[in-house]
Amino acid sequence: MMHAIKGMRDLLPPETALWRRLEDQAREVFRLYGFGEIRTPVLESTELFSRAVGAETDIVGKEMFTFQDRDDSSLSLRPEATASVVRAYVEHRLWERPGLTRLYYQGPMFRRERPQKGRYRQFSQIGAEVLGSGEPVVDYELLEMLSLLVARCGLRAELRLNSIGCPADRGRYHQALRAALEPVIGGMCADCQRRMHTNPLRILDCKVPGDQPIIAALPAIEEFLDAPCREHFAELRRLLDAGGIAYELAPRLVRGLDYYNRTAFEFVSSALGAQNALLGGGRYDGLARALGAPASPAGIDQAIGFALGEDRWILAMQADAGAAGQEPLDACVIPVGAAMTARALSVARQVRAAGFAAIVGDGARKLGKQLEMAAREGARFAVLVGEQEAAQGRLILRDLAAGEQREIPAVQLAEHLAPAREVAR
RNA sequence: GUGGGUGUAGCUCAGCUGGCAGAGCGCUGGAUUGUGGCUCCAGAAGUCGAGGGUUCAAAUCCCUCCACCCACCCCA
Repeated sequence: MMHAIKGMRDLLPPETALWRRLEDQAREVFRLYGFGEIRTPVLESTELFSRAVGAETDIVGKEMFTFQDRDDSSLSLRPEATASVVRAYVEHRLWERPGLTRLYYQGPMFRRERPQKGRYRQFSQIGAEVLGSGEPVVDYELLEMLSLLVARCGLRAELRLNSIGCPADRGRYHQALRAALEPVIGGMCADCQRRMHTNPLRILDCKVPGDQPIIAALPAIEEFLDAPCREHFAELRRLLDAGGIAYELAPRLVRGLDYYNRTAFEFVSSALGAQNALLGGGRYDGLARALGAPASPAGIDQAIGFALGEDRWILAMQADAGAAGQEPLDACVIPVGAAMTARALSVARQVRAAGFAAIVGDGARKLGKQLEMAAREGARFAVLVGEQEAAQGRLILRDLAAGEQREIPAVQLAEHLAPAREVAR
């Protein structure tokens, strides 16, 4: 049998209704905060990602779907979208448009990892970026917007927040970490011994119980922030407190992409498995410059953004909100006898023209079977199109939940269906 | 890339001290003509993940492979 390839899957009803609910909510929340939509290609030059995300990162180093095009150029399916958004920002000189650049996107991303719960090779992200300002208030509004989205989707999620400083701060922090680890690294797990050389920050993320006492004693990055970074973080925290946005300081929170600096955050959910990050993001000042933006005017390459994993978000919605996603069906139009089929189809057109969702039964089947089907499909009303009533231009409208029915003039059908809408909302 | 778990009907799974392939749900039909949800009856549907081995006999024991899931890693 043909099968979807590893790590890629079909999304089916009723779950797809949940996806649409998330995407509708996200679009609405983004609209409230003045964001516009950007759609970028799924395929980009491999170089874009090695320059933006970092050639040494796992994502670029071993997780991209990369291939040689016929002209020998190297192309990759995008593993994330920030790089593309910033490329577009630079390519179209979006900073020359009035105001800050506020963009959101939605679409599939690709990483060739081993699949597990909440992690697939093709997955969907929704993200947003604010480019053109480094002010803490921008960071604040982004986080406020995200907590609104979390609330609107009925999720229980916790905001974890950190500042990872600027590159110079991290350089000093790296040195201090290495110095502190030198005497004790021999007693740590094999992964940490490897990370010591590849990416010492990741040691902070280690989950091996035996390593925890050592990790707890390591210096925190906070001590190494320079004055501007320190002040930026302090101001953001003041704004969060004033805005009533709850968060937990996460001094060990690091981000896996090279471009992040200063503000780093994620929303985690306990409803997920090991992959518990619903969304992650942070500030990435300087990335636009690295991708070719000019040096002036000042601030054009300052930016912050986030990406949320839709696949994980849906898992959390199913767990937290118990959401099943079933779309309400207003009416099932039932031809009583095959001879009534054409008339039933016409009635269904009339119902749909009035904005109600309707399906049509199979007139070849017995009335009882058709009613059974209508009930199972979750229809609010059954509309019986029978020969006797049809002759007088009338229909039978049956309320399936109440088990009551009455005969009505066919022309009044739409107004009698109105209660169906109230139930749906 | 590494480790563990699981593969039996459309779905969820039982059967695994070798002996005729099962249940629940779902699906189709019926319980007399144009009235559903409950109930009852009947039916369709499986090369038991694939290949090999042991045996009179393998879903069951052994080997190899494959797929999926979970975890590590990494990240959204």
